[in-house]
Amino acid sequence: MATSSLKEQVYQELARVTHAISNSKRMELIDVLSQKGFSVEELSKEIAMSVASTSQHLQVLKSAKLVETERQGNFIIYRITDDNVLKLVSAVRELGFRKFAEIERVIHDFKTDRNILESYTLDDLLLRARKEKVMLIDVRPEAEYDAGHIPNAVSIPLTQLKKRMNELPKDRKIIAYCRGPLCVMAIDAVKLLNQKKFNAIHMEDGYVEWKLRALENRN
Amino acid sequence: MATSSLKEQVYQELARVTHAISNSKRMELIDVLSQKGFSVEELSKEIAMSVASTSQHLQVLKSAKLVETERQGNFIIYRITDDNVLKLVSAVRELGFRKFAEIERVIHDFKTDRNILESYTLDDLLLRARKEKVMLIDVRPEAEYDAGHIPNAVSIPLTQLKKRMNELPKDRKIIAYCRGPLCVMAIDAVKLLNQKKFNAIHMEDGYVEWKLRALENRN
DNA sequence: AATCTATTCAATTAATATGTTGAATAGTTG
DNA sequence: CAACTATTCAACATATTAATTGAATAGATT
Repeated sequence: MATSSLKEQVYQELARVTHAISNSKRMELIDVLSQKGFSVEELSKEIAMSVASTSQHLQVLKSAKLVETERQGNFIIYRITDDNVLKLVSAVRELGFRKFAEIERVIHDFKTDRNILESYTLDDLLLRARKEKVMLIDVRPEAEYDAGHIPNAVSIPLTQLKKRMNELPKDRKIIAYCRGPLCVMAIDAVKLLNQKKFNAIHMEDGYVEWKLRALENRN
Repeated sequence: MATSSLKEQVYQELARVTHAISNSKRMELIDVLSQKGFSVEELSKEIAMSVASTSQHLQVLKSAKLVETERQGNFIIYRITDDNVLKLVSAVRELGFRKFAEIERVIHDFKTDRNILESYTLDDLLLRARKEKVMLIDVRPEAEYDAGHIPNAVSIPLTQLKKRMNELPKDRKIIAYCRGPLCVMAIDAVKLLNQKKFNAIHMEDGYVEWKLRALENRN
């Protein structure tokens, strides 16, 4: 049988996909790109790495067809190719979180470090939010909010939070969200707000989780 | 902010999961193990690699907690840890198949090489099979059938097919399935059957796909 | 057409992965 | 408890990967 050759070829192609996300920096790139398209320079800042190295990582992702490019003026904008990439990353995360006590511990340590005692999930938001009359704020950078956000959320980027606290109610619960479970902007926002006696709580799930949920319901 | 350190740690943990399946041989191992538990020696035969190397790959998978072990007499049996691993591999496959013309081409070449013109999917089976009164045969090794199979399927391992052709009807459509889209046993079976003037067709999806479908419906 | 600039390529070094052999180990069986 | 055997470990050679720096390129702007 010449079956082994077929198998080998197919498995090698599949391994190319997983190899592309088998590196922590590339994983981070995919996660950032899950929000919206970015230029190489922006991405290099986001993942704290030189532009040249970032570009190389992006080439790997591109050759695995996980991201694609489009030129916009002087910049080349990288984007996730399609929503199946989000599903893949979500599957990895689910497995990683479930399996690795280390991850939970690391996140837990980070939270207790900031006096974060409880947090919402997307389910909490969808089930309880209407009754309780909460205020939902999106603390990601404005450009990411513009690229897509959870309905009824108000954009208050973390960087502007201190100046814009007067826009927020003291008598209602404030729920802050950001990119997703690995993003700490919402945690930082809640810490800041609670110091000023707001009733704030952060939501673990972010825009990507909401988007995936919406995709599921469409089917 | 000490956020980068959290991110780095978390992404490194997640990358450990994907790194484990970023190698074609390990991908193959996971695929084989999706059927049932196997000993190291059996696996080494299945993926055509030395026992020592196979063991090393299995260590990588184990440290990523994608597989787990259990001793049975003299043998150590490796198993998939849980169904989320199947979901992950399924997500990878979906992405790989959709994105890579190479994979489709390779499989197509293989099929035309064997005069496979059409094939069933799991949906076809579930929708049409009842009306048409087909016979469903499982051509995987008997041990894998015993570990779990699609309801109403009859076990006729590929290796026994020639001898047991008398058990099969000439007046009904015969649908053959095996491990899944990357497995060619069903294709080989259909080729053999059609040479002997049976009305046989192969199903691309296999036991794993059926199992995943069943899991979805349970939720 | 010349300049400017974001991005990519090339060359390098250090680190890590792969697959092979053959020896060591641990657990079972007689 | 001795012998057996499946599995793992250790050591090696080879190959691949990661990150840096500095140069090259390609495309847009003036």
